Amino acid sequence: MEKNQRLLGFFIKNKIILLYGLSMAMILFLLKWLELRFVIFNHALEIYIGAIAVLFTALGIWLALKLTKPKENTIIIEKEIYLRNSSEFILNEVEIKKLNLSNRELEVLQLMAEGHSNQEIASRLFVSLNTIKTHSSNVFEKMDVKSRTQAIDKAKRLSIIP
Amino acid sequence: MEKNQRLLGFFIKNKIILLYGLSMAMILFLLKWLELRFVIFNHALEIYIGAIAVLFTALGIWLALKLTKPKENTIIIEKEIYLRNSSEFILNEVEIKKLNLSNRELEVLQLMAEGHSNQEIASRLFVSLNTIKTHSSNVFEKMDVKSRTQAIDKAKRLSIIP
DNA sequence: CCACAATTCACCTAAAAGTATGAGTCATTT
DNA sequence: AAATGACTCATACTTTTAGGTGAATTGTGG
Repeated sequence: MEKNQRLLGFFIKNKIILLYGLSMAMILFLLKWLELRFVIFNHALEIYIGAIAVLFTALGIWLALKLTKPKENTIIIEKEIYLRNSSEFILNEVEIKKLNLSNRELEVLQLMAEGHSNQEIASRLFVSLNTIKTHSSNVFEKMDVKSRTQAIDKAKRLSIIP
Repeated sequence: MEKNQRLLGFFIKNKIILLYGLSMAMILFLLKWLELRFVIFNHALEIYIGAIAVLFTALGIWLALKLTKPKENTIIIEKEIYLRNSSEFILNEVEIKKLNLSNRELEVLQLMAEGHSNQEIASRLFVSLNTIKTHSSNVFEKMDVKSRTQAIDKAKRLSIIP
């Protein structure tokens, strides 16, 4: 059982070599037969030789292509991706809860911190200027500050904004 | 002159084919000679055929190896590079020169970009509020903008400020 | 249903920003 | 010595923004 398997493995592994030997033997046999059959045409030997040459050249090419591992020229291109260092900031949700800031108020606070005016914030959020003023006022009250600059300062210290 | 060059080019281009033909002719000649020389040893024909086979197989292998192009595998590795905020800004001095901003004006612009009011800037630079107003007006004129927010926006886009 | 929070907006005042003009000082260049 | 540019400050005025107050609307949970 084990011996058979090993034999089978040998056949599979050396398939090409066996095929090669087999074809060689066959061609020699064919030649011999031709030689015996057409013994009269002695001058035809060159043709046989030529045929042999062509055949075995083809075989050689086929062998080479089969056996040679394709050369792999591996070109490694390192593509650099530059990323903003966003991993540095962790939003302090505890402080936000403490301050009891609503989503909208937080949003306004963030945009304020980015240096936008109330008018710009209003435009960006598609609401009126007055709405933003109300929100900012509420933010100031909840944060216990008196101006946007103080609010931004405090928010940064509390890690509410980057 | 031109003809010679063309002929030379032909030889170079078909070098392999010519070599192949030449070696084939040589081997046939060798075989013929051997046939005539050792005409007695008729049974030696198989050996010649074998030699031919081996030779042309080798030739085929050589040909195949010469002719096949090596496969190229291109592997693109995306390398992520995290940048610290401090190292990612390069001051665009060319643009500053273009805008013809003075040192003081640039200083005011930078403080404006940090979200400071004119009064704050004045206090920080130990000058009067009016001076800052003059500077900022000059900045706006030189930058061809109408407000501090536009100036900050433009300055950031031009890499004058981080 | 009512209370409550969230969101929205208007009106008003005060503060800040921005414009225009003129002018003084100082250092550098011509 | 004169011209120039950078920096400073002042006055007067207009525009914009910020901030406070009151109120309407909507959705959610007790």
